[in-house]
Amino acid sequence: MSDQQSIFTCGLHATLALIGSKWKPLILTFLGQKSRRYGELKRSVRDASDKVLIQHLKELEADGLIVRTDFGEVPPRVEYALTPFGESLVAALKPLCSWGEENRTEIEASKVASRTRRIPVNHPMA
Amino acid sequence: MSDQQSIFTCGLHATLALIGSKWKPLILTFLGQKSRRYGELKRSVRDASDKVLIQHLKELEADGLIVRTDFGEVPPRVEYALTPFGESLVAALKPLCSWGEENRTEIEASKVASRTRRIPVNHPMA
DNA sequence: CTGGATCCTATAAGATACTG
DNA sequence: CAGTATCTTATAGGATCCAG
Repeated sequence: MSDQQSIFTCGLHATLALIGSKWKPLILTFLGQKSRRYGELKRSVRDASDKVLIQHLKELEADGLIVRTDFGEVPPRVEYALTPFGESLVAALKPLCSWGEENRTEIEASKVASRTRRIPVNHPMA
Repeated sequence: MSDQQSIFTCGLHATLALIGSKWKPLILTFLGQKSRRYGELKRSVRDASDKVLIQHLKELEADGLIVRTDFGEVPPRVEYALTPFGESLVAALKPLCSWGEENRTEIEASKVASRTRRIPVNHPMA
């Protein structure tokens, strides 16, 4: 009667603590295709500022989902890649990617229709 | 050469447009277990204020993921349930729930360790 | 090229009080 | 019970400028 109570209400809740930031799911998915340099990531995730992108990358690294490799070259060259842990998460993310692909048209229609509102996306804990 | 460009960079991006709000994934998952009345939902999602909870419920309904049934009784009785569309999304959400369950301990440890920071979770578009 | 440091604000979300 | 209406605030995220 001790470890039964978690700070999370369920597994999903826990997962959201790791990927519940605006660009994290996208970053992870992109890295799932292949390791990428900072610049590539920036172009892929487009719309994320340097500050936010780096901030997310650091958190992902701190959470053991990705690894940063600094080649110590000049000019600078850094590469980000998934850890096995991160890969397992990306695998779990796949269904959502597929679901989105399959229903993209529908989703897009309703979202565009309803006056292109921004999008929030906050989440529990972290 | 026209419908090839979407407002979304990928399927995941589109999905996030629907569930990228703090409590939506949780709400959907709870409804995936069974239809629930407002009060039940409120207790399940705990920590979400009435305002936010209702707001999210309305958006989910507008997006065709859930349906609201008002029994027109006194005292009021309203029930929320998943639509088939919503069910398909919940199914795609399952892997993330499982992943979170499996790694809950790890996640919790790192999250608690790093000074229990809040959690953001915004996301692209909507 | 890869970031660090600041400044700024939009807005999601929380708190409270109230109503049919 | 199931919301609505306000008010307020936290903070995630964006923009810019700078630096090794």
